[in-house]
Amino acid sequence: MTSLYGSPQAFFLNIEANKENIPPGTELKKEPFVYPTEPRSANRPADPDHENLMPSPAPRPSPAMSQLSDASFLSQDGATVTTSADEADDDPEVTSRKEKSLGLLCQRFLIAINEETVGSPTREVHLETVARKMSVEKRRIYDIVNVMEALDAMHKTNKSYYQWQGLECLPKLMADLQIEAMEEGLPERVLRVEQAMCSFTELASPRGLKPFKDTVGSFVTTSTPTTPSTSFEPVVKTDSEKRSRVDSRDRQGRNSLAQLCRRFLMVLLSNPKNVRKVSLDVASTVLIKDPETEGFEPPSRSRCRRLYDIANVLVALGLIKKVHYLFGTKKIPLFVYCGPEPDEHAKFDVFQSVERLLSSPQNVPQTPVIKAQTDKIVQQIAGFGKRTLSEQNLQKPSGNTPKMAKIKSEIIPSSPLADENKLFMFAELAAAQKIREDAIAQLSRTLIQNMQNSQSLAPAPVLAPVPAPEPPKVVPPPPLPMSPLRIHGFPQLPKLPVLPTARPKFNFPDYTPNPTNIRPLVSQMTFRPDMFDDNKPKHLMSNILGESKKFNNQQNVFEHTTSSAFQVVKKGEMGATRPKKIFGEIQNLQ
DNA sequence: TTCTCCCGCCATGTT
DNA sequence: AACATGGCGGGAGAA
Repeated sequence: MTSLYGSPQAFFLNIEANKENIPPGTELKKEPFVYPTEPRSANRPADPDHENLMPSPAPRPSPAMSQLSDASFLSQDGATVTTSADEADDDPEVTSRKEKSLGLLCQRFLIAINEETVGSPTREVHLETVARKMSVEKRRIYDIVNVMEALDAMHKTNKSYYQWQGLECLPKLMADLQIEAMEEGLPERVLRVEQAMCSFTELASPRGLKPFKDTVGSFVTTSTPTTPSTSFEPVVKTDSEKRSRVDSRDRQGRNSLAQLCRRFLMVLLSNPKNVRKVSLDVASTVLIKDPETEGFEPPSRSRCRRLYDIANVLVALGLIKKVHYLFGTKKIPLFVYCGPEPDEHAKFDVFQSVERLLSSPQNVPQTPVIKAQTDKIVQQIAGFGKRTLSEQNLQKPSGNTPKMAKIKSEIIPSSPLADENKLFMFAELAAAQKIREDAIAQLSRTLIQNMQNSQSLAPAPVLAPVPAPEPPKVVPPPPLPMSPLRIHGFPQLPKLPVLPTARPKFNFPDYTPNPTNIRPLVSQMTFRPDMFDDNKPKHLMSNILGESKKFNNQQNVFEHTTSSAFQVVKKGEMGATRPKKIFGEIQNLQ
């Protein structure tokens, strides 16, 4: 083949899409990718504008016509797989945006990468080849590559060349990120943001405007101490890197997609198993804003766009799940971690994860085209997954590699959503978490300190799998009410018993929410200052809805009351009847 | 109307 | 200078 572009297959290239990034004469260091002889769907007439694979013409008159939401891609053996048969009855005029989604692209990216690296000892891939193979512009690939880099799945080796390392070691990365989160005091920060989130009348005070006077937010923010240990800057090797000049395009900083992705996972991993959930508001505030200087109000949605990109890729990999938390009439987006359990030695099979994701009835795509695509993806990765797994075992027969049976049992994460329909309350969870995590964080600091001090004496690996120790005989703490907001002038409430679990490493005890003690998060409520009187007992956050409690200073007990210091703000008129919905219900509304 | 997020411009880094 | 990378936000589709 003298010239790929001069070949009869050149029509396969989306010239418009690649004209900027794939100039004629691009030198391929690897074997040039040979396109299949007939990529076009057999029963689809040639379209001179969208020559390849376009299942349905894009309705948008995009001049660049860069995105080919092709429903056809290459199978494992290089043969073209089209979905045209499945979509023959689909209206070709209708192209859903979801058909071009980053998530779907990500899954196809996995397939393309797998095909590219199979049999390649270096596992090196050429981005342009992959982009062409997927018939998407290279720019779109970068978004996925960035996330993959953040997951240590690939790294750059040369211009346009990346080495695919796979996601087998994802559990270890998660363990590392969890440690990093602990060291950074991220759980504390998440907690503080969650607390503050409860303080703004989001609905009553539109974004960009000042919050209402009677929100508790100001109390919380002004009373929140700033400690060096919780400074917002990531601890990740910023020292060694030159402080980039005053540049809004903070390429290596916290706004980069890769950094944001890792930190997003860190936020999720800041929670104990089974409660690794975070709302979009909380995540974006923790990740995008500096709570120490920018306050706790969620950033504008425009600043959250990267988070959407990351989430879409992570969802596509089956690492997180997006659900909605229903509060009144408002749906709060909630990201739930459902990736592999952090573990230094476990292995992860991303194909199985994706396959499992796509096989789930609740994830059945909405349009026939998407369904056809995902069916093909499932079909393909079913083979890849098995092959990949067996290849992993063949290629990495090290002593550390767990046996096959063990891998299989570990790679399928158990769904943390078994009780996703139960009521729960962020704030109360956070309060419970905080107590646990304070203890754990303290413990981890001590452990790390000890390990650093006696590194030479202790050859044992840092996070060797620890057999679940007999839990110490500790009376479990009672259901925890939310910590009261810290309001200037109010004395601290007596501390609730701290969970003194000396659990090694970061094996969080499972937390099973008790529906009877749990209330939903309220991100839209007003504070009733009149209820906060020095002479009156203080209220708890659990007063927000339903059962009310307040703490009686004199008797050091919680008392039931009917008055609440907080009032839910409804959209529209205050006092209007809200449709009967269950507060705090988690819905998979997508 | 608000939420999502595709899309491509263009700044900056690299060759 | 040309190309590679990726931050960023406009604006359109979806809810």
